Amino acid sequence: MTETLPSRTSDLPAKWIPGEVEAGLYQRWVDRGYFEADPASGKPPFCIVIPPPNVTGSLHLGHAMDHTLIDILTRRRRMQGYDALWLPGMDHAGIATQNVVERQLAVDGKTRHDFGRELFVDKVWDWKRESGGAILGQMRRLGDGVDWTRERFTLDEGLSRAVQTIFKRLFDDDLIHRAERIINWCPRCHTALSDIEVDHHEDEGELVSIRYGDGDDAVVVATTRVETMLGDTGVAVHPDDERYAHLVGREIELPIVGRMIPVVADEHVDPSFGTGAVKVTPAHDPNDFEIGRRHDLPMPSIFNEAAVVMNSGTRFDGMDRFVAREAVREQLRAEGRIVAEKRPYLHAVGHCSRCDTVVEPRLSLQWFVKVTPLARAAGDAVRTGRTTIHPKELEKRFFDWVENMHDWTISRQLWWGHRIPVWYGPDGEVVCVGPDDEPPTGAGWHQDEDVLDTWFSSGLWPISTLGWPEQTADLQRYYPTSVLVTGYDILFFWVVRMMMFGLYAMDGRPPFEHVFLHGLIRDQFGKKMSKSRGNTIDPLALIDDYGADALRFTIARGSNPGADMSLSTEWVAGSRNFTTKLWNAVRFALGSGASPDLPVPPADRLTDADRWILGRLREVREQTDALLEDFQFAKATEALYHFTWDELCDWYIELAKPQLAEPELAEGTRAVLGHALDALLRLLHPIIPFVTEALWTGLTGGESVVITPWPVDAGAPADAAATARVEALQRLITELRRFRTEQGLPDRRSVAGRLVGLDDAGLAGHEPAIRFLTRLDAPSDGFAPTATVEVGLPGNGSVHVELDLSGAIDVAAERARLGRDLTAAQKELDQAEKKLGNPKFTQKAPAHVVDGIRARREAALADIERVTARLETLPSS
RNA sequence: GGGCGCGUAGCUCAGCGGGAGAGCACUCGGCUUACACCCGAGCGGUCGCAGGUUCGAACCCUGCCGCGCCCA
Repeated sequence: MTETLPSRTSDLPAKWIPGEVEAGLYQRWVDRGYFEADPASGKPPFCIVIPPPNVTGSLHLGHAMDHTLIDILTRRRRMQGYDALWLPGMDHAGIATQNVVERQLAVDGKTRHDFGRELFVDKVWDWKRESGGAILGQMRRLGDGVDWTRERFTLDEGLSRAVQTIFKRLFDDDLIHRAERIINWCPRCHTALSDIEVDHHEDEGELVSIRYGDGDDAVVVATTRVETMLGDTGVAVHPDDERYAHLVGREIELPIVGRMIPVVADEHVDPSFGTGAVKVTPAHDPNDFEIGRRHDLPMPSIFNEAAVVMNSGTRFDGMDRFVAREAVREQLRAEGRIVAEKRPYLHAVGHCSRCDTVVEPRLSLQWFVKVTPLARAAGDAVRTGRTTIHPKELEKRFFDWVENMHDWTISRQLWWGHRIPVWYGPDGEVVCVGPDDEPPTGAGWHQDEDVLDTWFSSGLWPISTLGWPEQTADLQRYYPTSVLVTGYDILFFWVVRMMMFGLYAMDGRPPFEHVFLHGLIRDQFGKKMSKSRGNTIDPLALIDDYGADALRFTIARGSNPGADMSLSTEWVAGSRNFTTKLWNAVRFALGSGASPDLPVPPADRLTDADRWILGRLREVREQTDALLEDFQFAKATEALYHFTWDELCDWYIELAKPQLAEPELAEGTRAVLGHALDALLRLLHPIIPFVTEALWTGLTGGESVVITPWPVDAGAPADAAATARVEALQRLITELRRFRTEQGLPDRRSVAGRLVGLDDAGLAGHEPAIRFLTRLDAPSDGFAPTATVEVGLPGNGSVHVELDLSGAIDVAAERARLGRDLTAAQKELDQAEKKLGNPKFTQKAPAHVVDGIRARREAALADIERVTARLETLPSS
């Protein structure tokens, strides 16, 4: 190594310590504006909007997965010459954020009502400024290539204007209306919730069977919510149920309350379930509400907003629902009304997704979006292929969902959020006010007190962040966005709403061309991560310990379409090892004088190893392109991993070492190595941006790999002959190493040997490489071989190697080794002969398959012959 | 109850009609001037079970068992 190294190599430290470098690299990217989109650029646009994280949230592995995959897509498109925009931001998370601030107030024994609406909202903004949005800083740590100049927040002025605009339009189109219905109510948050904000899980409760009425009029009903009987206004049976035919139309007495309630016949009662009779509490159960409507039953509410019994006209008024449940049950028992009881009784119960309180169905006046026509349009967009869902298997779930979607409850009894733009007049007027309208003034006019569901604004995200309702340059250029990336568990939260609103607001143009749904991250045993299980992993801790690249690489490598992935610190450590491997490979290349600036010589002046690695590089590049276009992150990452470690490092670099020592080969080797690493670093950059940036700038002296073109013609067409010779070479070297290992030869001990038959095997020029990689010295004057190894090569050739081990070989070990080879060859032969002996196989199977089996038989026969002969020459032990 | 998906090496997962694979773990040998976050070699599987289709099944079909998710 007499050449002067290029000066730029001096910038490459001996070791890659991500924690010391990543933040600086990221800041440099941002400072230079690499991530800023430019609508005037003349390049084709590519746009992804972030599924907006919650302003109260911090980065968890689910985000890390979203962001890694999005960043891979965007960075690659940017390198491919697109005007790539990844637009960041957050949503205001109505309930969650209000909860955070209310908890702070509660420390001083205060509630939001002590401050009043305006002051309280100011306090929330204060909190947002001081503590909100931690996730934005964490995104920088991950390396997210987002355009910070376009960052948005759902409560920004522009986005709020979008909310008001669409509300007004939907209102005018009769797609938003106000109605008294049963909704999901959180008695702790004191607000309505939509269906998707309710999580159902199994709870221990009780199932109590109660006898209503007496004598011939007696009916037994069962319930898990005994206390609701205080609000019963009927009993329902199926019209065809003869057991109760005599009762229909009559009234029976409701225990405790003493009210007479009718028995009604309703088709929706399942006569085979329980006793076939159900109690009807129209104000506190969605099914009962429907029955009540059909039969015109009274609908008294017996709970206040905290789910405390009220207005029941009984002594239970003032009791919490769970206290009342037991108290009512005990009184029923005392009155001899309880027929049966199951306790504990496991059943699914709805919980508030924000605070886990048991949700109470509640009859109340709320605003709803009539989703049927909007959801149908969303379904059509996918059906007609204007939006493609990946993986395709999830389409069915999407269709099922949009076809069965219930009206969406959008009013929330909160203060933090977009206030509903509806004013009520003194004479019952209802006026919806658009963003440019003046709200009505005067005595008796007041605005609706409620705010909108956060997802009402998140649903507008793909259009509002681009400037809608204004026809901005960004909107015209980047809408529809290219891809939406999110977890399949979130499909219904954002994707459906974004689809509905985008189609509605943008004249039937859906908000994204592709929806890519990835799986969930689980722990190393495939278990879902959860705080209660204690198996969560903080992505920031992983970044601290192993670097952002290692986390990203792990995620990319595990992301198979439609499947969840497992992750543990060991997996991430493995990825860190990969970045280190890459680092060292480039260090070796630089130390050898490799450079992409050196011209790669024409094929006829390249070695087999050169041609082989250039062919493999082209194949891997093509593979990577095809896989990434198809969102197959795991396979693309795996292909690059395998190429880097198992081919480039384990073989090409090793073969390059003897080449570099040959003056006539050295320059070409430096060129090939420089060329291959340059391309490889670019291919890897979207996945592991930090280490590739450091290495690529070190290798090439270029400004930044971020803005460097994607390698489109790196490598060379595969050279089958060169590849075959390299594979034979690998086989020969591996077999010789195996012999050495099994003979117990220490790695560092050189052995003299003679290679016989290299010419016939086409490996004549490879003797230096073989000797270098197997520590085989040239035979000297006193060469006296004591052992022979014969290596069968692909293509049925073989090479003899005579070795001077300076002593007797370990015959037992050699017999064992050959015995294993013989067994394997015999098995191979048996399989092949069995097939070939079957006339149906030779007649029906395609010719190339039959030929393949014949070739395998020949190879096995040759192996057996060779190994047997060798075994016979061994002294008996 | 309805729908979807999964059961392949100790663990996590690829493979989805013609030679059972990877990473990690494990065993043995090595601090060989790119790398011990490494190198070399190796061990490890009636591909959940039972039928069927086929010349041929981990792969296609049917049933069963076990697990997970979504919706009621």
